[in-house]
Amino acid sequence: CFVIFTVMKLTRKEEIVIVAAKLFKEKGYSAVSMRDIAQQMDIKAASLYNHIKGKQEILSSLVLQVAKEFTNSTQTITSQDGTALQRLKKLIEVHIDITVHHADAIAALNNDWMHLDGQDLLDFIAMRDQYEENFRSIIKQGIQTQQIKAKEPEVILFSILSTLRTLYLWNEKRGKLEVNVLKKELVSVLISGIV
Amino acid sequence: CFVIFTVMKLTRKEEIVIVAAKLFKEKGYSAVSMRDIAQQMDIKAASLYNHIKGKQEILSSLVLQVAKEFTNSTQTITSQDGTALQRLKKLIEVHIDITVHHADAIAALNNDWMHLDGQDLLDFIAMRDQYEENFRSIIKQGIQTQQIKAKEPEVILFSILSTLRTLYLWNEKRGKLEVNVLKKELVSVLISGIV
DNA sequence: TATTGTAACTAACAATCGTTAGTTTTGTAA
DNA sequence: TTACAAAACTAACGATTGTTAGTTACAATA
Repeated sequence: CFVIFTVMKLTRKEEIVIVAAKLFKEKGYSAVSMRDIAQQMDIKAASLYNHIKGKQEILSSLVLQVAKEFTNSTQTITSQDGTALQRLKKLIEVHIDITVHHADAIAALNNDWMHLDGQDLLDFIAMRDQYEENFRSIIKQGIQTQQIKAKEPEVILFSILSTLRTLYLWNEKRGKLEVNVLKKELVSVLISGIV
Repeated sequence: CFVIFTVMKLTRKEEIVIVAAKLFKEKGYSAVSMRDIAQQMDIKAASLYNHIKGKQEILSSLVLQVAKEFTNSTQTITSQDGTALQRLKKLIEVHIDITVHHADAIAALNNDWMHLDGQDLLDFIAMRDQYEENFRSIIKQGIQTQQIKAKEPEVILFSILSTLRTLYLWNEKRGKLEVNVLKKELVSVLISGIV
């Protein structure tokens, strides 16, 4: 697996979105003002509007982009071959990958999606529902083939999803724990339990 | 175990805090105005100040009360006898109990604690750290006595805590799943895994 | 009936919010 | 050097924010 490091020239808009994401993560969308974002970029608030339409556009760029990434990944995995357990493992690993690379955006996705408006909100909810449904179908398949203990599927779904969704918070404290170790450990804990 | 139902006359302040909690859960502390809270109570915003000092007091009442409950519970369990697994089970069950009874307040505790200020913020962080430390010590004990697989303790801690902390969100959808069934299932999933 | 405490009200305050208009600076290409 | 576009600026807008001051309505008590 090769990783190619390219020094991408970010557009000014992309810079704004990145800076805003970090602030949103700390205090939430509503508590961050355009002047806060501007100050963090060493410009005045009005200057932001040369690059973006408004505060809402920052949020929707942030949230919808990573939401698409999640939905696409699960969609791919769901449509691929493999046992339920293999796919569940893959699902967890992909989730960790995305989280590690977009920790700040995921904070907004988790906590500030309700401040989206109009079509953006509808799109987000549709993607979130589809994501969950894909997850659910894999678990149900696992129960049917008896790879997974016949527990309440909703409890299993909730338990795994909660852990994955909160991973962004914990990722900072991850510290020296390498990504591949994290994957292995988390897959083990979530699937095999701790006893 | 007897439960005595008493019809408590709520003070006006308590009513305000309850109403506010519900709104905070929907949109977050910063996005809810005093006028929003007042409207939900069919009074004017200024009238709220006959009963509370300010918006901050609503938040700190809400958060600190339930934070104390959590910290006290874990403190009690930690200081009691029992194997690590027995105590871990108890910990999960207590967490579910508190969540079911204070779902709205827990939303604020999870998402809006950073908007506390001054001593309230320091108190909260101290309680949260102590809570986590109690949890951690039980897991470490379990690993030492080999009741728990010798995985990264932080991964185990994170996984269980994430699930419990997000339970408030999922509790609504719990629907017909009775509390005792939920406890049993969740203890099983978190401890024994799903395979 | 007079008094008192509770809890509502109206009106307004200064501060901050997201945003717009119009202007100036800056860097690049002709 | 001139021309142009990108990106910054100043100044201000109306709306909303949390909050305060002063007043009124009402119920229970003395």
